Amino acid sequence: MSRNQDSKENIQKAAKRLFALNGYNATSTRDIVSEAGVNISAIAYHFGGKEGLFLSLFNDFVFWDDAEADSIKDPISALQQILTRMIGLRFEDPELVTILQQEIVVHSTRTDAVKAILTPAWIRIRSLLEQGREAGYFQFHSSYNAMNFVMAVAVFPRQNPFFKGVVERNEGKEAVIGETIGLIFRGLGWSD
Amino acid sequence: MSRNQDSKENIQKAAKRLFALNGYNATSTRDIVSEAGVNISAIAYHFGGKEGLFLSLFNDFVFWDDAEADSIKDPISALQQILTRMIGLRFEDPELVTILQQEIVVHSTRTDAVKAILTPAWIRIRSLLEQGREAGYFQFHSSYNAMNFVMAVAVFPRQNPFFKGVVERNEGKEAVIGETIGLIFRGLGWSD
Amino acid sequence: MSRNQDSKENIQKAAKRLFALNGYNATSTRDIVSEAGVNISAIAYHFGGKEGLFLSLFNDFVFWDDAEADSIKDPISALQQILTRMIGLRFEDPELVTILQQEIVVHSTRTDAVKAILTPAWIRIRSLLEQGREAGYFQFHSSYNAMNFVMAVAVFPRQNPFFKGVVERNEGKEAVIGETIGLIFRGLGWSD
Amino acid sequence: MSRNQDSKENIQKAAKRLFALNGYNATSTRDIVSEAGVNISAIAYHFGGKEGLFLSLFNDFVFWDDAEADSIKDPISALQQILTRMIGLRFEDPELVTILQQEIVVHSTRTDAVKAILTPAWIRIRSLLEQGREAGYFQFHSSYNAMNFVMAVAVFPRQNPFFKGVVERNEGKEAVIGETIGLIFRGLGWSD
DNA sequence: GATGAATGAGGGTTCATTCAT
DNA sequence: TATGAATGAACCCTCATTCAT
Repeated sequence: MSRNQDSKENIQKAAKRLFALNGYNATSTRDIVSEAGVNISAIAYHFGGKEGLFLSLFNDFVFWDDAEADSIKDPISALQQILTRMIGLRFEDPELVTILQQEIVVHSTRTDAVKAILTPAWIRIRSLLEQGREAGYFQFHSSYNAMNFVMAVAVFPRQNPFFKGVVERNEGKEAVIGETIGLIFRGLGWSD
Repeated sequence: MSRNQDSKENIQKAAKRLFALNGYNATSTRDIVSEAGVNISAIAYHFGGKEGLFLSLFNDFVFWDDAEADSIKDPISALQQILTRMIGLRFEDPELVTILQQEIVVHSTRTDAVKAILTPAWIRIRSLLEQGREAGYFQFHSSYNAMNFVMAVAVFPRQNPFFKGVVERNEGKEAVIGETIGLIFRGLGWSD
Repeated sequence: MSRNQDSKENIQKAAKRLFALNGYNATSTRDIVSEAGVNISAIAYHFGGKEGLFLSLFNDFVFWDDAEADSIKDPISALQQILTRMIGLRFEDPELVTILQQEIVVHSTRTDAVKAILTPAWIRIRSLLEQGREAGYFQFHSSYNAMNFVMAVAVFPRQNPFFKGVVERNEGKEAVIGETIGLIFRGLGWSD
Repeated sequence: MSRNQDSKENIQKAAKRLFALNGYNATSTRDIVSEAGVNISAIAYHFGGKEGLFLSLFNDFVFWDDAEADSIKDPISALQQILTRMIGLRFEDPELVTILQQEIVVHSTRTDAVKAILTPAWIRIRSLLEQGREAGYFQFHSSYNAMNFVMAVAVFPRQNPFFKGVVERNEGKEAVIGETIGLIFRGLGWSD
């Protein structure tokens, strides 16, 4: 039992790292099992196949849970909360965020599954933005623009090796989240 | 007008569309030539291979030209100009922007070539941000955060089919550029 | 006896036959697997690729082992022994000898590997020739000529279909070896 | 006209060099035209194709002409003459000899053409050997062995880069021919 | 006569997956 | 449960050749 669990988790760990680094298509199942130190058939055995392994990475992952968050009625606090969660996620699970990024930017058979995970949070943000505008907290003309603006900042891949030499991170999680949310809120016209 | 020109351009057109839609790896050379209506060997003949074809898409593409832009001394105007160019590009050549996005988010053998195209603009933006802060126009603590903030908004893929049902575009190019730059500048603390 | 052993050996057997008959380049991997009755991927699986398969044909092949032969101190007997081995090889493994022939006559990426197999025996022969001359057994002026003479006779492809109609074999192994060594030794001036 | 002749000859020169070095199959028509400095279509134009180019290398080449040689009645002198021609050829046209070697050692669609060139000389040698034996000049049991012996020495590729480090040539053409024919004749039991 | 763009067959290899053990 | 040999489709690329210019 325990070795079995180890196998599964090792595979997922290797897959997450390699998918994030090289993308789904450029990562072969052999790369994964080689890094995980397990047999080639283990992927089929545990996950049914490569795509099943991919989807399993999101199994116990909840990007946003409306139910537990709906209690907060103030749109400013609610938006603050959801953005804290989204931006914070890149510090807690950066590889998973990178993988989500990849699926957003290319169309694939996995797109719908990823979309189902992300959409509730986005619907919620859009709703909060409009509530905030109606309540006079935010000023923007097009909610399309505002929505893109917020998502862009929230979703942007920070620790991407691509940016080596242009921007390097030198701050802690709380500081980054705090200032980033500040940039967004100021952009939206909110002032405390 | 030789047959050659048609072939080459048809291949590039098909490649650009398919790379943007499905990604580099998920697009086979056979998909491309099938859509372009040419023979499979034409890719090797005209571009040396699949990667050569990819790189050729950027051959006469200048993302940012420092030389012609350095004349503007005011950091606010200069930043406005470069952001206008970057955001406008998604309206003029959305597929190319999507392809750039993909290369940012996954590491590949093509990464360096793409990086060489994008980096000058980013260096320029970082410089302008710091000039703007020193001149008292912008307020931000960490230039790492500010840089990420600006790049995120400037680079975010808007017309992505992924967002169907969440945000739909309903505005013209000028309006989007105008308001987006407004959101960024307000976020940075600038007020006119 | 696993299926694997059969597959691997069938592939090697087919490869040896076809390489000897048509040459390395004119033999496609598909020809080989078709004759071996296995799947095209089996070559990559077992040998890493076509070249790996080629090299595997020499894996447990020792053309000449100095260590076990050095005991013989008499140059005449030693040369007799090594020539017996070399000429006899064409009766025991004629296809392999033909393949070696091919690699000698054309330069390729496999040349070095083949050279490493053959060179020790040649070095040994050269040394024995010179010992024999110093001891007064052999008469020749140029050791370059003598060396070529011996190698030519020892290495010449006998059962080559090319010679059908010119020379046909009608003798047993021992008779051929005996008379051929006799021709060489007489040529070198040795008389018993 | 003259440029045309140059083209043809340049192609043949390049083809001869590359065929001898890398073999027929490993030499692409593009390699040849690139080295010859002519257009890719020139091969089809002048020779009909790659194989036609190959065969053209032997067009004005006579390996052995029975007619002009039959005048010599003494089998010893006649054999001496034909061997002188054969061994001498490697000094006069070593690349062509290497190409012949290659075609002997592998079976191909060009085999028959090459065979037709070489066979007359071999038939002649076999006949001379038997005449020599009947006249009591030569001693050998099997004419198969004797034939192989002579051909091996006559045909063996000397200036082959494969042998670098084992045997290096340091003698002139006449000396090599003289001693090699001596080795052969002594081997056959002849003494002057 | 000479060019080079275009062709299509076939090359070796990689891939995720299957299945007997 | 776990293994790894075996599969066949698909990959990109190279080839000699053809043909309009």
